[in-house]
Amino acid sequence: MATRTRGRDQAVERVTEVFRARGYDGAALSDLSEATGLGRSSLYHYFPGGKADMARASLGLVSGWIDALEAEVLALSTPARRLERLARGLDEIYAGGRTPCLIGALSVSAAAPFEDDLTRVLRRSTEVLSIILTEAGAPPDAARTRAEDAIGAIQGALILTRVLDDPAPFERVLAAIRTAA
Amino acid sequence: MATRTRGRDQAVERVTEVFRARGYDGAALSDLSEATGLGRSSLYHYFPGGKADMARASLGLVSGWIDALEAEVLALSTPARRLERLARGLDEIYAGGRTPCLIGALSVSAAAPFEDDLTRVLRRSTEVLSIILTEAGAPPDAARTRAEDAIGAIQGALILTRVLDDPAPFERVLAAIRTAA
DNA sequence: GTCTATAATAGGATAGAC
DNA sequence: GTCTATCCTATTATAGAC
Repeated sequence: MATRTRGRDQAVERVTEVFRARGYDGAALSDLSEATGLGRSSLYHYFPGGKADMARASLGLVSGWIDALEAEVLALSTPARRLERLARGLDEIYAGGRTPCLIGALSVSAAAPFEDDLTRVLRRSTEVLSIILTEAGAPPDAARTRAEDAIGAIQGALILTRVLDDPAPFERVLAAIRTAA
Repeated sequence: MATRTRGRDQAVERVTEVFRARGYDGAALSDLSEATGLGRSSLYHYFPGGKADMARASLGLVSGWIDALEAEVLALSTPARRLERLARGLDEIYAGGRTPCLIGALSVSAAAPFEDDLTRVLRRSTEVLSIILTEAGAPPDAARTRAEDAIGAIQGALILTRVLDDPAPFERVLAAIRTAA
């Protein structure tokens, strides 16, 4: 993550979309090439380690989203505003439940040379949510498990919403977060 | 699903394990061949439609597990016994959270020629759980959403437990089911 | 950085003998 | 039902010119 050309950043965004929609094994290099508009050579120029590097870069991008959302939420003053901002941020990230989560998508994989990064991003997600819940008034000793449960609820709701083609499960989770004070 | 040799049933069991662990795109024919001890020809003898047929057969097997668990649960007399049996059945199916769910694994896929079966099994799961929760005393109009939320909680907890390598999230969901009266 | 070309392998699937 | 052999395509990845 040293060099950061605008070209690479855009490529990471597109690549992330593909991984979210198709998973790691389901994302062929031809898909990634088409989604980015880059030929194989350019792809390997940006990501010398190939697909595994692309997955790691995607996880880095998502990790940045999490940090950004944390900052935006904690910049607000009241628990109600913070939880509302959190729910809205999640709604945007997951497009109303229609777009899968990168973590969930990458967790289903045969090889997974990016496993450490995956674990790190999920752990960071629970930490961030734990902080937000604590700031919103949750008892500190329960905040961690409540954060994990909330992340789990989101992951599960995304599966239900996707497979059942029904936004309701995801919307219920967001509603629960809004009233989690 | 007309002919049912013991050989085929065993093959379906092994194939299901592979799909649960690696997903659809991550399950190569060589994996499926190795797991079953069957050569490619035998695999295509049992599953003329290839991998897609194997996935459909796996969904059929899991659908049978759900029906069996429903019958066992409803055969008991008190809500407490039923919920306890349900939790224990889920604990067995998911091996304490260490074994992924077929539905979740197959929901991450590029193509998915088995999508209708996948939707059907998930819908059936929520119906069965809805019936159990209703029988356990849940208000009928809320049983459906509570069943969906519980299925979602299981799916999400399985992801957390797997990626974090920590059984706690899954165990908390089972504990919540035991006290869901 | 991007192109064309190509390597090298693994993928799913089939044919025909037994 | 199972075996060996094989086909064809898609796959990831690399080389070298521009």
